[in-house]
Amino acid sequence: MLAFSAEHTPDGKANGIAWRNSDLMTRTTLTSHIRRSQLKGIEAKDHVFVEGDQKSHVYQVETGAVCLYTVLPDGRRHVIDFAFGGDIVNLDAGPVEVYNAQALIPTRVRCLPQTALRRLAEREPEMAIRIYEAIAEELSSTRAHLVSVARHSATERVVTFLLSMSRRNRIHDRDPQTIDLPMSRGDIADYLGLTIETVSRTFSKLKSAGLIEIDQCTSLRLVDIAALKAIADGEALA
Amino acid sequence: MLAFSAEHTPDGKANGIAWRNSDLMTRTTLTSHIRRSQLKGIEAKDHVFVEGDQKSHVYQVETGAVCLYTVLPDGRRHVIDFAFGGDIVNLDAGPVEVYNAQALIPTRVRCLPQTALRRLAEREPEMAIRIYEAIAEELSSTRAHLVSVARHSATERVVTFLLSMSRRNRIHDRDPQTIDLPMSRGDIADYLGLTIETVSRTFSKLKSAGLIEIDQCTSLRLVDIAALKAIADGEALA
DNA sequence: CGGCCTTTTGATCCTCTTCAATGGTGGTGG
DNA sequence: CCACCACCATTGAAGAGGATCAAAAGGCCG
Repeated sequence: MLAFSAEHTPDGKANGIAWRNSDLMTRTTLTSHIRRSQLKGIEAKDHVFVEGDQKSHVYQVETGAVCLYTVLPDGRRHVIDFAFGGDIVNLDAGPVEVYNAQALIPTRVRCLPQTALRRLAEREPEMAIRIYEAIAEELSSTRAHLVSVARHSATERVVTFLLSMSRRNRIHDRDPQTIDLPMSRGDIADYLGLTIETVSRTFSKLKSAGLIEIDQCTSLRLVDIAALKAIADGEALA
Repeated sequence: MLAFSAEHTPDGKANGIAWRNSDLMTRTTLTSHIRRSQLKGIEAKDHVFVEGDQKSHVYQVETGAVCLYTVLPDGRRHVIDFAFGGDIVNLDAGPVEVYNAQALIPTRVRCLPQTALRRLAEREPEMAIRIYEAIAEELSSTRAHLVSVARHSATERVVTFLLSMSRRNRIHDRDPQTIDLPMSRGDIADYLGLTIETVSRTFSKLKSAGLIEIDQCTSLRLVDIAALKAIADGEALA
């Protein structure tokens, strides 16, 4: 995925230890630099950038939610990732944007010019390594998602998605059982490689199985996380 | 994917230009450093490393072919990528191996100790940026593969795979029409998220459509690359 | 209250999987 | 040197899961 939490890995374990036997306490972070850069507000449905744009900034989502997607030659859409508060977007190499970034809800992002990031990386090797670690973490979660899409059933994919949202909550000290879904069913479908109907049906199935509760379609509760984890690992309800 | 060509992007275009306005001619390369490191021979079916190993080296395949894969909790296998001559393997962050690397045929790899790479990155910011670019390139091709698996039919996936092998040939100045397949049908299936039978059937279908020729199952010829490209883009034979 | 959009639900179809059998190839040992 | 065996690839038939087509229900805003 293109978004990740700079300070945490998805499972909360330390990452990139091979690089990190230097001073942990005074460790330079990407986030600490980005926090000082310019804040920008984006309306819901507006784009932060679109495919083909000259690449100018690296962004960190402050509040809100962003959907990263590409449109295939035949018109089908694929959602690469969702980015929420704390996630850094657009660390990829290359001179032009290769995907679109659209705010799902009113969103504020920090904008760090790429030239500034480049200077940082050249001056401080530590910083270059941070960037490397960040993108390595992205690669790792993209791979995990690929496995899920390539090998898991519709139910497993949806559950895996819900659990990843839950884990994100835990990392940010929010309730892991209450899941906020600022994206549409279509966005989720395009993220998981399914159709809207299948996503909706799967939610309904999980609901009638008593594993989740749905009040509005933009918010739900995970009732039995242990059971959901079992499903994600392919143990039932395949 | 975890493997990539350090000096070329998949489509042969320059990559990471945003970082690269410094001296192109005297540009340090990862490969130039790795070339000086120790050479190691691996028998067919032997592992270069396995999941859980303490991470020790970064490898560059000299000759041969390597299959990178993980085994899911339920026993299913997923092939992350294949690595061939020139490809660098194991640039990921983290202290332990998170996947397996198995030689498909007799293979020789260069082994650069991670500690050496770390020192390089700390001494030369240029080098850290090279590593960053390399892994960014990996992320990019993993994303492309994800799109293929999530949104493409079996035929489209197989054709996309064949075309990526063809492109690799072109980059290394070999015949783009003659495809060598050192991996088994099962490996291809686990790479594309399909079954052995579907991969085999798809090959047969492409063959009887006159688009490819198969002499042995380890080698085939792309007869009509233009038509195959059309299929990969979802224009026919879906 | 009415219209539009998103979500949900239903019925049918199709692709890929699964199960099963045959065919081919390479390696080994008689 | 050839026969046998094991493994891999191919082909066939049946079945399942998700897509597609179609329609109804729920929100949201005017």
